Amino acid sequence: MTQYWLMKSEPDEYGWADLVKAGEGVWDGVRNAQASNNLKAMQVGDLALFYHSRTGLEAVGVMEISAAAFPDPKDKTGRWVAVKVKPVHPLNRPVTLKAMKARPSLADMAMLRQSRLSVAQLNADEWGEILKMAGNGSAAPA
DNA sequence: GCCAACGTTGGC
DNA sequence: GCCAACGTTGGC
Repeated sequence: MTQYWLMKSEPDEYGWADLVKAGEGVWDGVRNAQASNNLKAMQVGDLALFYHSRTGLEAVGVMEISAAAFPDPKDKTGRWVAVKVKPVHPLNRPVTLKAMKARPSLADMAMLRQSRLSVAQLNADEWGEILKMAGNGSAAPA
């Protein structure tokens, strides 16, 4: 079963464009227990939204988990994990935080309930709704 | 084991 | 740039 995720990064640090350019990226630097648990639950083939935090405040692209959790190479304590991701396709229209908040059907989204959660899970309905808002509905593959 | 102090994140 | 929310640390 494919799981759906939303992953935040500050575009000044590491943005969608950086990932596209690289072709594959290591999603490291997560230092939050809840977010880390989400990383550990990811499986190859799961899909995730790339969300720009701080500057942008919008989901901009879809990526795929290309490697399951492994120890974060930058973490000396050995406590934290990273995953690998590959870009799948950009969103036709970025979906802003504001737009997500305005949707009653998205009110229960984990990341809306807890804004500081940098890696959050989405259910299939939420995923479908956001992709629809982006103009990347199920009928319109990349 | 509790809780105050501190650091970090992210929306505004 | 500021501040609220949240997590973590460290003294007791």
